[in-house]
Amino acid sequence: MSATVIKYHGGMTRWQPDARGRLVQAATELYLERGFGQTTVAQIAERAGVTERTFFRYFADKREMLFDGAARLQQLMTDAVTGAPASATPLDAVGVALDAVGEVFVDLDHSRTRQVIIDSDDSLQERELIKRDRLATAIAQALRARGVAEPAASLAAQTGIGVFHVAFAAWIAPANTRSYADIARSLLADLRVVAAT
Amino acid sequence: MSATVIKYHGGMTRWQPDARGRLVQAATELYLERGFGQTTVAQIAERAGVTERTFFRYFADKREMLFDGAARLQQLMTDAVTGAPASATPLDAVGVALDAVGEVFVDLDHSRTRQVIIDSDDSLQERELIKRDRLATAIAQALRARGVAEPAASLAAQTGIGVFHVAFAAWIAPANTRSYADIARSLLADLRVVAAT
DNA sequence: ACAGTGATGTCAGTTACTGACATGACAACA
DNA sequence: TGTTGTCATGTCAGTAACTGACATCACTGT
Repeated sequence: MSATVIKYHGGMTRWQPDARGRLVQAATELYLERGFGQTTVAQIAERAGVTERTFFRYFADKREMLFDGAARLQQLMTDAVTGAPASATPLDAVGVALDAVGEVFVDLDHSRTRQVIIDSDDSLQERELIKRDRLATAIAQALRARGVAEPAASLAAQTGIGVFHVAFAAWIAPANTRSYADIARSLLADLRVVAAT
Repeated sequence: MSATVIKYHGGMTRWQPDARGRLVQAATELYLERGFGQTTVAQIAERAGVTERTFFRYFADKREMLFDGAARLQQLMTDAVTGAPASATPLDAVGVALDAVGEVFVDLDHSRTRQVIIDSDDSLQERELIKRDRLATAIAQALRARGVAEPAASLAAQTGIGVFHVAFAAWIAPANTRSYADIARSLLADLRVVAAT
């Protein structure tokens, strides 16, 4: 019901540190134990030793917690597009962006766990999709800044994000043993073939 | 507060007909007047002359009401993919599907109004995106049924939906005078060019 | 007449989320 | 050493989306 009561003695701080980290930890556990939909914010907060109100100070809503890394991903990709060689075609530049995020996708277990949770709930999929969409918009913007005209910029960005998604899914697939970067590169090649026919 | 009280006389029915239609009408008006986020379901229900509970019997949630046509769209597109000539490449088949939905996009004003509402609210954009995603999944499925292997099926479907989205956006753009079918066809051609480089 | 059906109403409850204000350990500074 | 401010958190009251259970009553068929 109420947050953990902490007794202070000399040198003790009023609250345990890293409330945010504890919330993420508690939420992940509960989502796996009982499912996202069956987990209330009150339960998460209780397990983390804070109040519900504190949860909403760290996360805009119950779903947002699972999309912490989105901003960094977007930064990496747009930087890559911007930094691609001037000679690169739009799709080449997108390919560079696809490569650039390889460093983020290293912890396969973590990515799988997270995806299991997301795939189990429609509202989480909605949130994931809007993140992807904003990403595509940002990439289109970066392409335009390189001088790519519309609709080529939007098409290349949309297409690139599509490839990104398929690549990520293939990477976390149960049987897979290839690296993300490997898969992404080969899928982009596949796409060129598909589009050429 | 409570629904319109109806006095019954000879031959009078207990409730006005077409509660669903009245709800759609009332909601659209209110969304335009005060914005989606500032409109409560209670207000919609009151204007439509029913109770809140009735609203939720017709629509799974407040957002779903704006996506009535999604099922029909999906049916049209998957049927088109399935019915495309056996000789058609995956992207050709998707092109047929893009054409097939032309009949749905005729009332430009209606589409614009609807899009204005959706664009004004993040949660509505989320819902729109998941509809698009389910559409892409269904098309990939239809392609697989034609014998298209993965990842070509997913790539063609994703790509096709990307083109669909860009085409739709171009069609409802303020300055546009071209037809949806026209735009969609030319964008698909653009895509082939972009992907070929 | 009578029983069954279907669309609606009523009501009570849960849960996500928000705004306003209180608290108290700590740090900075006088 | 005392004062003052800041910051993370707690407390509390409220709104609004949604759900389940049950009641109502015109209509329909027998």
